[in-house]
Amino acid sequence: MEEISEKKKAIFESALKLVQKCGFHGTPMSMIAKNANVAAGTLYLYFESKDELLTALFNYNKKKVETAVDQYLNDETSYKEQFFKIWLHLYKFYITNTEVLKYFEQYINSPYNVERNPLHFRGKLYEFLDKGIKNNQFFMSRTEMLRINPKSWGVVISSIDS
Amino acid sequence: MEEISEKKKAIFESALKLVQKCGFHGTPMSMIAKNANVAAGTLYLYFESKDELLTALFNYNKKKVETAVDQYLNDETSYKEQFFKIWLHLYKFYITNTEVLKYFEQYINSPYNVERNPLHFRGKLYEFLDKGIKNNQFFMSRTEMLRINPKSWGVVISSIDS
DNA sequence: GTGGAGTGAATGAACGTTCAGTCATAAAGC
DNA sequence: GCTTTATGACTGAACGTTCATTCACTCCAC
Repeated sequence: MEEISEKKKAIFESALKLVQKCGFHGTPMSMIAKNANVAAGTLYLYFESKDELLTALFNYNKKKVETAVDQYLNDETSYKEQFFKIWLHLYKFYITNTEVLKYFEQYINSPYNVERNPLHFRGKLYEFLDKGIKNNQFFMSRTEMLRINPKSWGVVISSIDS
Repeated sequence: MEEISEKKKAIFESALKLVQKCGFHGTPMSMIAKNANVAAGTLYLYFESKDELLTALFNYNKKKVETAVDQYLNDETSYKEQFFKIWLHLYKFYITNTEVLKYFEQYINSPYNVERNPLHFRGKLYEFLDKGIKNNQFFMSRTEMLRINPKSWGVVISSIDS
């Protein structure tokens, strides 16, 4: 995780809290600024535009999640064990950072999300799931469902276990 | 399903298509009007405000889904059989009406959604799932996951089957 | 001719963005 | 050490645009 200035962090925190509550359209830049104790103009020293701010906030938190999870991806333990560990930590992360998950859901279903991809459609986690699917680790007909929503994983776990 | 005027239907169709593509903020009333071949003012003969239009559109489509599914809820067949049938028809509905599902996802994660409830948290379908949970029809630890997303149901089905 | 449906230009508020100006601190000159 | 000059982060009022909403008007069925 690259280090970011305190001010930028304050802006991120302010935006996360507000957008999660009021939505993208419902949170003017002036409000983000006020809540972060900076002037409106300051936002534009750190970000090119509102769009860029909101996209940066998404990527910032996405990276946070990824680093919280990627450490459990290794070939030293069984696939099943890795799967459980990752799910557990993803679950924990989202439970303790509900505002992050809420922001993700807002962002993903908004026009800001240009890629139009679900949350974990890139990176190591994606590769891990993909490998599992190819190696028949999952017993289900429509494996693409795995990548829909971390919340669904609980169901998958029962499936694997039975 | 109560009958609605052709004009209202045209407005709904226009809004559905545009919002799904451009998002709530990205679709001005003027655009909805133009796309429906009516004047901007006409929208206000049928709806009180933009908010009301978008909420009405949500409820309109929700009712559509519900009537498409509720007919399969009856006590004449086994729980399992009902579950399969409902899932199949929900799935079919969303596959043939992708823009409806996309609109739902946008709406549910927007500040317009005052109830802050997932999609099928009310009505007969909810009661059906609730009954199944209480009667131990599902073998999983976190049954509330059932109500998250119709797409996840495929996973649940494998779970029931195994 | 009256009533009601429909129109679309006009209105005004909200908001993203800009930029001239402030101020604290650092560097340079004496 | 003290004064002057330069720097650039930061500010917030002002600007221009975008849009939801309105309303004076037209059109048409009866």
